Amino acid sequence: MTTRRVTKRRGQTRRRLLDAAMEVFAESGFGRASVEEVCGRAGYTRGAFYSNFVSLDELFLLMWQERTDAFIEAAEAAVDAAERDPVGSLEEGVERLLDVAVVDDAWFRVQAEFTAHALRTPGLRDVMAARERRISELLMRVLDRAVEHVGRRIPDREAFADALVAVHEGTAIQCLVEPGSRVVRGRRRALFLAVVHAYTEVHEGA
Amino acid sequence: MTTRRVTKRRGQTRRRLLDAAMEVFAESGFGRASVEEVCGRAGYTRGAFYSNFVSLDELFLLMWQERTDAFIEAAEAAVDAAERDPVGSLEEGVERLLDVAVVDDAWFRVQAEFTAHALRTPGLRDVMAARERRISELLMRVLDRAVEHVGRRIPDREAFADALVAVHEGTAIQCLVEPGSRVVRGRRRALFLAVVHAYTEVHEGA
DNA sequence: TGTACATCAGTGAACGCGCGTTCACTGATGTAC
DNA sequence: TGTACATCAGTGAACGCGCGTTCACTGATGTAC
Repeated sequence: MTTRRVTKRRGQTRRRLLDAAMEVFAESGFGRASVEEVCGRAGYTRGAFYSNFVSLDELFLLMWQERTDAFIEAAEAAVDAAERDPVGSLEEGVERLLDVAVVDDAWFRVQAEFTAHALRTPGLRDVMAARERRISELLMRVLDRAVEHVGRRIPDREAFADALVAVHEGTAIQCLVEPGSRVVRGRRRALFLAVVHAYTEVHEGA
Repeated sequence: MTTRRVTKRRGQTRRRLLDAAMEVFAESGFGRASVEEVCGRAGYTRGAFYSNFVSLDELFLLMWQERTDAFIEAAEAAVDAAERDPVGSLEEGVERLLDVAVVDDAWFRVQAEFTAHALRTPGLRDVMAARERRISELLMRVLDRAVEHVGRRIPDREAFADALVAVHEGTAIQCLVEPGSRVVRGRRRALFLAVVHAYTEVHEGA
């Protein structure tokens, strides 16, 4: 077996196609997106696409994976930062959580469609579940220590992590349906805080 | 202006096309659905579609509206039923809420796509916002009375209603990503209960 | 209740476009000397 | 550092299919007498 030579150009092409795809998916939706449009946007002919990917489905999954990985890395960086600078109160902890879990319009739409797509494609459902698990684990790791600093503890870490993810996703929709509404964003914050209170308790002997 | 005659047959045709569309959207996704497939499924030729609707977009919106209305009507019926048979505890109240806000796989997928679609289509965003408001109002109406029976009151009804909607949507995803998981469904219930506790307080002098 | 007529509702063929997919070809890139 | 060669990577034309959209036509439905 001979190993294939791969040029620098190839990496650029893939990069541009992936970025263009993100734009197109966000604007037209995954289902309505065409190979043609993605290539046009990226400045290539359709042949370039088929030289790099086998289908739009594959590209969609790769793009999603990439963005998901980037998000989790950013979150991990935030965790490390928090390590050096512990939170002083639950309120502050929630504030930091909100800074990481930013509600991005375009990405939310793509996510929503990917979720729908994944739920009807057996293999992809597991991919999604794996992502949920990674986020859950990341949260559990950080929450314990963050909460300890303010003299509380978490009886059920997994339940807490799941609850935070659910609250994030549920309130994100509301923020996007009524964009720019301070009230809605304030409620998002309040719900996070309520959940943090509900899933933690005062640490005896701390 | 002469009023157009409308036959009974027409109603049936629209009904079948709308139902078939729901199936097709759930299976293939809105973006991937074609007029051809919807008509085939319903047992008509494509001409029948254009005789009844101007575009798939219009059909999608109509279908969504119809289902949304049906859901709200069912919820209102549940409210009336609760009126005659008040809840005995918060736990029971949550149980009833869960019975109404059932997590339906196919419908969830369609919803997710409609949301994504609506978020990028200015006119539709308002349609969605209006729906959220109707659900919110419905909730506020019932919650007050339900909670009063168990000796509690709601300081901020709107915030409470919004929180419940968010929790419903956020946990629904989790239930679908890990279908059949008792643990996940249990956590959904627990989160609802936690939120009910957090957003209500003991009614002084009740 | 039956019949004749007007209008409605869906049929099915036809047209054409957009686009997915392929592939021989050419210019770009990397390697070896 | 330069050159020759091999292989890679993207081009652009070609093919054909699926399907959106239209429309003349026919059978279904409702109405009036």
